[in-house]
Amino acid sequence: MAKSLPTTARSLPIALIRAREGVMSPIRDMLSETGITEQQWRVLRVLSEYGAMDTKTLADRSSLLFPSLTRIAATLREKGLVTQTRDKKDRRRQFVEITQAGQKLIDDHLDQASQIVLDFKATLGPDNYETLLDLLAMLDPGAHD
Amino acid sequence: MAKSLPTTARSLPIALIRAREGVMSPIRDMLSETGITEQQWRVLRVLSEYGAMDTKTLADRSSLLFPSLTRIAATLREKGLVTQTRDKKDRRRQFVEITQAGQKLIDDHLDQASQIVLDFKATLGPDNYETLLDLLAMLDPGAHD
DNA sequence: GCGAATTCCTTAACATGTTAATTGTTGCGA
DNA sequence: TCGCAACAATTAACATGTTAAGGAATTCGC
Repeated sequence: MAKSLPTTARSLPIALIRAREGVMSPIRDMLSETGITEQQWRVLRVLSEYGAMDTKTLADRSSLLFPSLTRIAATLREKGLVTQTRDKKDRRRQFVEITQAGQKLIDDHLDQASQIVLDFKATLGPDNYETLLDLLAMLDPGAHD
Repeated sequence: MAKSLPTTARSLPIALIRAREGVMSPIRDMLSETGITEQQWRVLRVLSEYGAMDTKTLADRSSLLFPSLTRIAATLREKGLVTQTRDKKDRRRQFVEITQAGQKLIDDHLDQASQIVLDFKATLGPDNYETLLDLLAMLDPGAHD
């Protein structure tokens, strides 16, 4: 029988929000000079890692909902960081690809981003870091494989 | 020397987003029938737990930025779930208090919300659950005390 | 093949996140 | 007390999150 909620100070959703805020803060600082947002950075990272892909796959790998991705892709296209092309076999589909300018933006900030990640790993300790990722994955409904 | 970013599949920010999505999904389902959002629920929860407080403290405990809280408080006031009063000593400040209707909304869904939390605790196991909260707290810059 | 489901993507509408500028109030020092 | 720094809260502007509805293209059953 459920009796009471945990105090908000020990609430899992709130803890996730605050942890995310703590992690994203230095990353946002880094991105502020690039003129792109955290989500736009994430999309470019996925495209850089996997290469061109259709929008559905991109949305899934970027953890973005379709309506958000539609807007983000349009913004990135206007900035000249990605290109969009229709699939000729199935004209419903669209492929997104990172441009040279987009790849350069990633390359120019790779070291800085890596260092931020390393700092967090050092803060937690390597073992704790891996443990955290494993536990977070257990909460992810899309991590069945 | 930083060499490369982790793959996006093993990225801490993305893992945090996905975990949050997994946790919030059933909570949003529960809230959909109440007509209030996740953030509005969080504000009511804090007010229910601590009682009336000034906006600054409320924003801090709810993990919301001021501009968001301004809008959310206005919405909750229109719904009759909170009241706002000016501090007579310092008229810059404002106090927010939950109403009977707001408290009833919390009470009516307390069991359901508790069960959702218990389910996640069961999924992870009690020890892992506590470990996760501890690790997340280490990433929270505001958790120095 | 024809039309109803399905799929991929976009648009719309509203709430929130984020940063910066603005307003109203208080306190303080020349 | 005057002017200014500091503070609390709001507003503005833009990007994203979320849900629902819409449009275009494809697939499948009959």
